[in-house]
Amino acid sequence: MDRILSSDVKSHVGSTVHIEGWLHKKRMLGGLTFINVRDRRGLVQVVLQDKDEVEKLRGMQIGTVLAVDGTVKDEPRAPGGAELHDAKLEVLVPVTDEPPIEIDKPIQHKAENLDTLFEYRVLNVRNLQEQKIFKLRSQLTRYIREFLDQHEFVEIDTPKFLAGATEGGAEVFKLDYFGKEATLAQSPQFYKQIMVGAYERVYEIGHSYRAEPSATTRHLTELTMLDIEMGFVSGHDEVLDMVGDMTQYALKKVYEEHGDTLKSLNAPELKLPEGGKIPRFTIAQIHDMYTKATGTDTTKEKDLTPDEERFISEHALKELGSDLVFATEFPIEAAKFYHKVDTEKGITMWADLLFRGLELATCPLRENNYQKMVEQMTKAGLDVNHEGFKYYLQAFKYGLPQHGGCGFGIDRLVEKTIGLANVKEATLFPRDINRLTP
RNA sequence: GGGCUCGUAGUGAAGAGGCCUAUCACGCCUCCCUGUCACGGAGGAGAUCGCCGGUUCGAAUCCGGUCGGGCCCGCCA
Repeated sequence: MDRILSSDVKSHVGSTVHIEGWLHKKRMLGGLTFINVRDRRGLVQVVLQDKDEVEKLRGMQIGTVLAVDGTVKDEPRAPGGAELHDAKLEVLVPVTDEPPIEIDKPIQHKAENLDTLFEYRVLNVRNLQEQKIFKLRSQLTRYIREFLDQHEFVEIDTPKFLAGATEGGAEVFKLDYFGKEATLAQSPQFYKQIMVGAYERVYEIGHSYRAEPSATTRHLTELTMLDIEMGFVSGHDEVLDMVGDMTQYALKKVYEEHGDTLKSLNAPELKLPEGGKIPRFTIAQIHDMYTKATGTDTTKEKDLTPDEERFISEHALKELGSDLVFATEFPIEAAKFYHKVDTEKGITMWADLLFRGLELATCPLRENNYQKMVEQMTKAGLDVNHEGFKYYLQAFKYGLPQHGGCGFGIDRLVEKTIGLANVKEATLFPRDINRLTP
């Protein structure tokens, strides 16, 4: 008999069906035993009355892989409105070791117990609540791809092994590459800019590696970044509008299509700005507002403090009804060599997109003039002939239009969409400063 | 890298000098139970209180060290 899935049981009332899955829960009431069998669609309740069938489950722990043949009966008292009767069990893979954690109840996500969460990740991904997180993650990235495809972006894949240090900023992992020193990419930035020279619009969803010794709720050493780059932009606004539209598209869609799931995970209600225009504040404005509101002077800072990120997000939500807000016009001192700067205004054409209090994306406009790039790199003390730079610079030498894009944290997007407290909770197998397993 | 915190059965928690021969809940084992869905009931097993040293008549509890977590800051997605 062919296997049917849990969600199809209801439509087979009266007939005998064959299901396969994991033993998820047993409830033994003496002459009557209920078991739940889990498959990729969910759970099926099976009722056992035959003592010999119940006896097959003796010593079988949660996780035992079962095949069940039974007659589907309409039953309003059963979850899903139907259940299997007169069941014949076959143990396909017996499990006799008691699992170290319980997987049929919501898994605790308290900060002090996150270590246990990840230590038993292999098992807790079988928990239905836990599974919702990573399904939502898959759906969010699908909607992002959908939007980008609609806007003629080409998905690319770029190498993660690099020759030597490149962008500067975050610390890089160094490793031995057949006797040469290599680094792990901290972002695909150079490659996506190079690819603007081919397709104008490109994106990549891939891993980036940061050797920052950061032990916070928002850092991973291996993170999933969405990197976007688009050429022939009229200016910084066009980049911000595109990133803003994409983010809103993905969020709106996930709330529309999976609102129930989000609700069951206690996700916050989604608040997007009327008319779709994400509010913008300059860094100077935010420093000013924060200093006035709190009495802590941040006006000398070149970046926002984490508390300022929370502050301006709260302001945008309360006053402007938006979960999203752009922090724009970073001071010129914060500029990196590849940023486009406005020397007259003394600003960098760089904005951060904040979502529910957290930096979600960095969205700069790039310097695209070859001579200026060489000047800015030299000024930054970089060797333009280094093999980590020379191929990158070829793209500029042979013509790149004005372009910009973003580096966008997928892990953080999932975290904040669901309302989790730590980016690691949104990551299946997180890598941080003290965790390299599972 | 700096600061602050926390380590007690498999899991989550209580105990804060003697009441501890360490308590509770879930899970596990045995038995009872025909509509459970956090099933219920009776009984049982399971912990050198992270580790090392010290103070004390007496340490899970106080002190020092050490190892392992967590949170915040810096930095960043």
